[in-house]
This record gives sequence, C-alpha cells and structure tokens, in this order.
Amino acid sequence: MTRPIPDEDFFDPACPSSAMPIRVGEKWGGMVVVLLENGPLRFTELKRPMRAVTSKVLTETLRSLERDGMVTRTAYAEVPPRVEYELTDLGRTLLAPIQACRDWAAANLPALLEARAGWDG
Amino acid sequence: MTRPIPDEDFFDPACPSSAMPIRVGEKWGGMVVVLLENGPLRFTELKRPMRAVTSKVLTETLRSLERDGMVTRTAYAEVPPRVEYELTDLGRTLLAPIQACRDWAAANLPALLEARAGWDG
DNA sequence: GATACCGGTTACTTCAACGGAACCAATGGC
DNA sequence: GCCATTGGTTCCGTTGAAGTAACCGGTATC
Repeated sequence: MTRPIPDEDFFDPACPSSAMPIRVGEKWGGMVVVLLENGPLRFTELKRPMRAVTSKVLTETLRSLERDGMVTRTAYAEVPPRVEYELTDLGRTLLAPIQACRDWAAANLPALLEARAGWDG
Repeated sequence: MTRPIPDEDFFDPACPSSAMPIRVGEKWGGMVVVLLENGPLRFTELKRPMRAVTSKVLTETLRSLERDGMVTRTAYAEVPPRVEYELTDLGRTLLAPIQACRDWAAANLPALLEARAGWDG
C-alpha cells in the first residue's frame, strides 16, 4: 500500500486560510485582538502596551481589522477626542487560533532559537 | 471595580509569538508543513500541489523551515537527483496551531469576506 | 544530436509592511 | 500668549517577501 501523494488539487486554488486577517507572528494585529479581549479600549490605551508601534502603523492595523469586521470604531464628539475600539463577535473568534499560536511559542520557541543558532553559526 | 488597562509591560519586549516560523495566512510555509504531515516528500512532490509556487520561492521556504529546525533535507547521490524533505518532531508541533487557523478559516472566512465587501463597496 | 528530468541558482523587478518625522484641530489650563 | 492632550494624517524611505525568466549539470532516452 503506497501512501497517496497530494496532487495538484490538494489545496483550494484560492487557499482559504491565506485570507486570515492577521498573521501569526505578524507584528501588531494579534496584539490588538488580545488587548481588546476584555472590553473596549481607546487609541492611546492600545498604543501604550504596544510600545514600539507608531500612530501611523496602529491606525493602519486598526483600519484593516475594522475593514475585515473584527473590530468596531466608535468616535465620541468630545474634546479632546475620544475613540473606542471593540472586538466584534467575529473578532472574538480570532482568540482561539491566536491562543494556539501563543501556546506554541511558549512551548517551542527555545527549540526554534536553538536550531536557528546552530544553523547560523 | 475598574478593569485593569494593560500597561507598557503587558507584552514581552521581544514578543515571543512574533517569532513563529510560519505565519498563518502566509503563503507557503504552512502548506509545506501540512503536506509533510504523513511522511517525507520530494521537492517536486511538494511543488505539484502548490501549483503557483516557483522553484525559487519553494527553495527559500524550505531553507527557512530547515534553518528553524522544522524540516530535514536529505539528498541522495543519484541521477536524476533525489531530495527528501521530512518534518522533525519540532516541525510536527506546528500542526496544532496551523489546524486551529485552518479551522478558523473554514468557519469564519465567509463572514470576513462579507464584512470586507461591505467596507469596500 | 536533441530532448526530458530533477533540484535547484541567479539576476531583476514588484509590492506591501513597517518605520521616522513633521504636522493638524479644537479645547482647557496656566 | 503658550503649551499639552487626543487621535490621528502626510510624506518619505527602508526592508523583505514574492514573482518572472533564464539557466545549470549529469544522465537517459529517442
């Protein structure tokens, strides 16, 4: 009995998981979702824990998540401005795969780094 | 009781999950791991199901996974050449987070695309 | 002699993500 | 009058991932 080798139809031509709105290991999208897990936050409340992010990149990240229906943006007509970002139900579904990846990193990152150090050096 | 807002130490400065060797939604790395799940495959056996990938990009993807200790490369001194790629134990640990992301896409991709169509349109 | 096969390599180009710095409006406080 | 605050925007540049096309050695087959 020979093991079947995947043929050219093994993957969906428009590979669905390629369309995931955030990438694991992506720099910022996953952080935003995790930060919003316990309720809405303001722009600066998101920005503070994500130390290295610039306003520009955080704005881009949030717009992208908003476009994909993962977060909502609510602006209040106050001065100074107040804007709140909140996870949608759809956005909340991202928590499971994100957690799976965080768990992976917690368990296996040392082994990865060791392999990489050996390869590089 | 006010909800605690994450401060600047919420994330590890060198955010560990940012170092995941493949990215979900990444174009090729995840496919390679999934294809190798049931045993070693040759270069062309990997390339065939990944229709759109070029030799160059597949080589780069495999080198990167090899560097991170996720796959091994075994070349046999034959003509024509034979090279087999195989998942390591470490590489096998990637199957869980990848599956979590494939499950996510299967369940939620339609909702994402709908949100995106509404936003764009 | 020409062609096909396998597992690539090399040079060049394109594109998106990311980053730095400057700037903004409206208001409140000193 | 001057500065600080909030939530951004704009311009510019860098980087890396990805794609295109051409080419390779060594053998076997036609």
